[in-house]
Amino acid sequence: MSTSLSNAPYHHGNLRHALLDAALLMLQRDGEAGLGLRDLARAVGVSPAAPYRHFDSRAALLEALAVTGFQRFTAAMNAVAASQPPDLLAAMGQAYVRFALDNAALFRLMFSPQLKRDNRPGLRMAADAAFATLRQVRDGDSASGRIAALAAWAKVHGLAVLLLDGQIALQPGEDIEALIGAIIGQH
Amino acid sequence: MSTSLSNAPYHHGNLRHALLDAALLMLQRDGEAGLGLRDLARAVGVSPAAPYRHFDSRAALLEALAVTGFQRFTAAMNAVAASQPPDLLAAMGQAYVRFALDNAALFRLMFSPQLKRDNRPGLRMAADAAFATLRQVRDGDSASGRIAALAAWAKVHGLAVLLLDGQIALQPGEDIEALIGAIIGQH
DNA sequence: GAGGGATGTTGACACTGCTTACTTCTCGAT
DNA sequence: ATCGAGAAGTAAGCAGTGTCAACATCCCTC
Repeated sequence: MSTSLSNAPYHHGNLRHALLDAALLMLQRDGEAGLGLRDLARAVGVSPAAPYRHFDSRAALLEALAVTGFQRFTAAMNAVAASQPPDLLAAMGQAYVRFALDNAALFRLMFSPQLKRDNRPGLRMAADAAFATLRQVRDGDSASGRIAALAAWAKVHGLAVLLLDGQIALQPGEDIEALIGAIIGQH
Repeated sequence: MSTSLSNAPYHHGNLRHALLDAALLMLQRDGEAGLGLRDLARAVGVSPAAPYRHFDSRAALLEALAVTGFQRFTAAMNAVAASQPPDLLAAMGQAYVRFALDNAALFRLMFSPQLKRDNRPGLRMAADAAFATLRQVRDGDSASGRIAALAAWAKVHGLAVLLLDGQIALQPGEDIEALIGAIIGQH
């Protein structure tokens, strides 16, 4: 009966993973500011200091969370590129905005100025990797092409942010997907 | 000699204004997370609880700060509109991005998801007022015109955010003003 | 000049991230 | 099989925070 009396083993098994999962849920519910390590530990069922075995600090945990976000983002973008759609730039734009809307809290965390402040190399690397595909499409051709691609990127990113902030109001009966498509299609 | 021994009077005079000024400085230096009420009170030279006579909470102070930001933003946009430039949309876009770059920390605070979370009516009103001019230019004409204007807004806002985050790297010898102009001019 | 309301102070509470010293468990070398 | 190194988790506590209630002080009006 050494391991029993409570059915939770002494060692959690995969605490790091469990922490990140719970942190994502908590992030979606309460935002970045509401993500406390104590609450997190409580949610997973371990002591307040246990997370420090896996993350040096709260910032490190947030960074790890953002890194997983960038990895998912990279996967989504690569999937689009691999499917070789007729209009690559438009399709990637659609996927870009959709990712932002589907993973609102995570997307905001990925671009959080807080994390950028203490610039952790891991985040920077993940972000660079995520944008590698975009940059490839972007910088491929002439100088005027670079400007056009930068403009397209800015438009897509701005659209995502404004939609996320509820700054763009839908007209009655308007479909958001159609709106996104129309704006991205607009040259 | 009742008020002396320390040359600081009991009443500060205009504490609310002084707090907002100091908060702006602190915001620019340390970011939103580094803006503590205690530090702020210390910087102005009052007790830790004194700010509560003027702001119900830390969030209320941040809101007030963001509101002043929207007011300055409104003034900047109106100034552009009043000058009746040849290409109104392009000129407002330039002013939009320039404001963001000149007031980086404040701009970020204005669009901070933290503040939007507990949606304070004052912020919402200030933001609506700020975008009134934009919406006027935007929604003026036909439906297709609305799409075009939304696309322009998204592009300008995205450009501002990406530049603020250092996501758009300048090529060697490239002038940032020229780049902004080129991207905004791109249709 | 004596209230009275606004303004600022003091002290304390609950909470946070974080650290240190300690216990408990796992696992590979012997 | 055992036993010791080190990983995993615990408990206690530090400094710092936002916030509040009670008290002190000033200014302004009647």
